[in-house]
Amino acid sequence: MSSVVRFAPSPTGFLHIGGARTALFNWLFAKHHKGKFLLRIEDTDRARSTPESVQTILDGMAWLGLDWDGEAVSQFSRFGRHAEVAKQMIANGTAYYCYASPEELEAMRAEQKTKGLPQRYDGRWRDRPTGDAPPGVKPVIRLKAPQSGETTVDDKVMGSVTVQNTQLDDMVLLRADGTPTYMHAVVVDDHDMGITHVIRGDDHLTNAFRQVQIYKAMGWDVPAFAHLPMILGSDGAKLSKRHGSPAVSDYRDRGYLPEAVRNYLLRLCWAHGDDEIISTAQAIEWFDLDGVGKSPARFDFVKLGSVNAHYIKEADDRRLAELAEPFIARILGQPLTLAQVDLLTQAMPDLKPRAQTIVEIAEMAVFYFHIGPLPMDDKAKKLLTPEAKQHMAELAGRMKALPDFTSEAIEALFRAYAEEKGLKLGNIAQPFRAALTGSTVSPPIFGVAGLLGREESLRRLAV
RNA sequence: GUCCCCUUCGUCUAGAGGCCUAGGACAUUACCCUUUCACGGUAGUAACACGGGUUCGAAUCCCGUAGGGGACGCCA
Repeated sequence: MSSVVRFAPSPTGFLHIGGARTALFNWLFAKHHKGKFLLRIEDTDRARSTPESVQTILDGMAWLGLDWDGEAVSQFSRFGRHAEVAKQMIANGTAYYCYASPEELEAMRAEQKTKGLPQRYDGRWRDRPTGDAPPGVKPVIRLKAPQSGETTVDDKVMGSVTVQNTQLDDMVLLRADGTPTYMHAVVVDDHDMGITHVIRGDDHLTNAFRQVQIYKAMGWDVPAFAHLPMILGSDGAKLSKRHGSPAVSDYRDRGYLPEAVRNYLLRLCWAHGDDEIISTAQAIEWFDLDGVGKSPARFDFVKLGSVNAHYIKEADDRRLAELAEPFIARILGQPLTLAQVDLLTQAMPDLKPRAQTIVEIAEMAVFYFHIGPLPMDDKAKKLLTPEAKQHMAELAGRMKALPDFTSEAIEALFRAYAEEKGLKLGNIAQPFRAALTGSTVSPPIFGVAGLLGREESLRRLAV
């Protein structure tokens, strides 16, 4: 039997980084087993689901390179089918109508809470004849859950997990307005879509018990479950803006590469021996559920940064230049010309070993593109002493005479000059750097000068 | 409150009863390389939550305790 998995986000906001990890694992699992990876949008909550959210999620998946098979399914569009199944359950005696009002149930829960009792539906309509139905009240349909025995979920990650059926109540399957609840819709859809492995977040583990009961009530095969541990913030609490952003789009905006995010996410709760840098092809070959750990992981921006730095070093220079361009444009207040992007591309080999993110590349590279006077930081200003300026002036004269203005030629010139004057190379290279870049920190300065060209270099030196 | 799950360096993790003097990566410290900053290289600091068992032998199996997380909606 070939594997069919799915990712089922609810479109009530952005694509959460934890959701992205779930999607990644499903995707990898499908690729590894040569199965199918389906996408289902859980939009049965009409009040909170928005088309914008759907688009955001799709965009996030596309950015991460996670493609799915077939069309994305809208869960809401299948509500007729959900109702049909609920009616079948009424017919086969595994579900019943409940006429209790929300207020009534609220009061029931409040009372249970004050008495310190578990908060569960008490089954007040479970065995009442339909004739008792109060007129004019639209009922919900509830599962007639087994009241004795136990329910077991054989989880591929957590192992065999059992709960006493007395702990579970008769949950709502179909709301009074005829729409399905999440619990019900998930089971019906997963069954109809032929899902063989339900791989999702740990927060659904206890839901799995109730879902198993629905499968059994309908006499359907129960899929394999795999509940992935949560991703926590750096403080060990729920992931939030403070401790590692929850929104996938933020990672793009902060200059992370999708392959880096994928690699980092893969290594959260999953390992293959000592391997850290794992290509997607390799991940597909290696990934399986038995490598998934059981304990939750904290999100660590520092490590993500180092993984990102690795992928930046490997990335194509042109691609990096194009990714950095919008960030530079924002700083400069205008887009780069094609020639400037070319220059950026040429500068990239010296830029990329120095950056952890595209944003850092951009910040480091703006100095190449300043047309007017170069903004200069205080440390750089201090380097340009009168003495240093005198050296720069003399060096400028010699550079003017250079037959070829290449970085090698410039460096040779500087070295010869330093030796001639009994100076250390740093004594003249640092002021040169300050004049050309406005900073004491930059890529190798002779390369910078070569790229800037003779005219621009001398212009900056003259100021 | 009830139920469920989890617990190895600061962080992510390797570890399937002897291969563990607990390994790797990130971070951190020192040194080397060096025109700055990085990259790279070398070395170092650093962990089996606690308490009981089982066993010749336990990070690994069992039981408790503590801590953390999750679920308990006509949300998903």
